[in-house]
Amino acid sequence: MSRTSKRRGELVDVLEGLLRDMAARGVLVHQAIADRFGLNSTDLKALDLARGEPNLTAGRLAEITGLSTSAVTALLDRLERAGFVERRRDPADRRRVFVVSTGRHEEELTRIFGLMSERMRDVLRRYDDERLAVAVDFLGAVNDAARDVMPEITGREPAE
Amino acid sequence: MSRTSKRRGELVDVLEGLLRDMAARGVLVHQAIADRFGLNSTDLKALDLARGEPNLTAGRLAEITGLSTSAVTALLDRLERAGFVERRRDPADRRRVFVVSTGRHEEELTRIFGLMSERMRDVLRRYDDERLAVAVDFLGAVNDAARDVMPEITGREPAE
DNA sequence: TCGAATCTCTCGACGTATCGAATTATTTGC
DNA sequence: GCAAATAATTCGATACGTCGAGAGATTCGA
Repeated sequence: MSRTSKRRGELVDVLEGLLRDMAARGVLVHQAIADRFGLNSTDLKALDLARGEPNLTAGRLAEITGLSTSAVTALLDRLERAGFVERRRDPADRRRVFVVSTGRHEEELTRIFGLMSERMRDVLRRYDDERLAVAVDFLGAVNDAARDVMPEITGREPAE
Repeated sequence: MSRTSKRRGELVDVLEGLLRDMAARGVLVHQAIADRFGLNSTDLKALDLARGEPNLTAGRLAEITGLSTSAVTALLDRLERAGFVERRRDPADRRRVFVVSTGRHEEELTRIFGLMSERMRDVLRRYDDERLAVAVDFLGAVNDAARDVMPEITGREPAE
C-alpha cells in the first residue's frame, strides 16, 4: 500500500469516529431540548413528522407513529397544552382533526441552530468556496446514508 | 456583494439545513436502536455516560444522571437484564458496585455505523485526500460547536 | 470495639404513557 | 332517510419509571 492510501485509511477511521460522536451528541442536544419543554421522545418524534406532512390528521399520526388513536389523542393534548400544535377541524369532513404546527418547534430549533452557527462561523471562514462545497456534499451524503440505513435498524419497510 | 459571496451565502444556508436534517435523523436512528433493545432514553444516556468513566459506581451514576439511587438501581437492573452492563462489587470497598460495560452497546453501534459506512463508501471514493481532510475537519468543528452549545440549552454548567 | 457514616438495595406510593373498549359526532351508501 | 362505516374522544385498566423512606451491609473514626 502506498503512503497515500495509508493516510486515507486513517482519515476514514477518524471520520467514522467523528460520525459516532456526532450522533451521540445530537441525541443529547435533542434530549436537552425535550427536557426543557417537558416533552418526551414520542412527542418530539410526532412533531418532526408533523413538519413533513402538510395536511396531517390525528388518525394519520396514529398510523405513522404506530400508536393507538387514544394515545394520539393524549399526545395531541400534551403538544397543544405546550403550544406546539393546534387542532383544527376539517371543514370538509368535520369528524377529522387537522394537526397544524404553531411554529414554536421551528422557532426553538432555529434558535438552537443559530447558536451553533455562531460557533461555526469561525470554521467556515477558514474555508474557500471549494472546501465549503465539499462540506455541503459530504453532509448530504451522511444524511442519505442515515436515511437508507433506517429500515435495516427497525427491520421494517421504509415507508408505511 | 460579489458573485462569490452570494454563492457562499447560499452554501452556508444549505449547510445549516443539512445540519438540522442530520440532527433530526440522528435522533430517529438512536430512537430506533433504543426501541430495538427495549431501552428508554434515560437508559441510553446512562450507557453513553458509562462509556466515558472508567471506574463508574452506582452512586456516581446517580450523581451524573440526576436520578435517585433507587432509580439507578432499577436502571441497572434493566441494563443488566438486557446484557449491556455488569455489576461488579469493589473488592477494596465492598459496599460499592462498579458498573462495567459488557461491550454490547459498542458492538451494536459498530454494527449500525458499519452499515452506514458501506453506504458512504461510494461518496468517499469520489474524494481526493484533500477533500477527505476537509470533511474530517468540518465534522470535528460541528462536534465542537454542538458540545459548546449544550450548556446554553440546558441552562446548566457544562461539567458537574 | 462500637457507633456513626456511607453505599446500595428493597418496598410502597405516585405520576404518566399506553392500550382496548365503549361513546359521540359525522359522513357514506343503499 | 336510515343503517353502517369512519374519526376522534373518553374511560378504566395496566405497565413502567421515578421518588422517598428505610433496611442491610460495610467501612471509618474515636
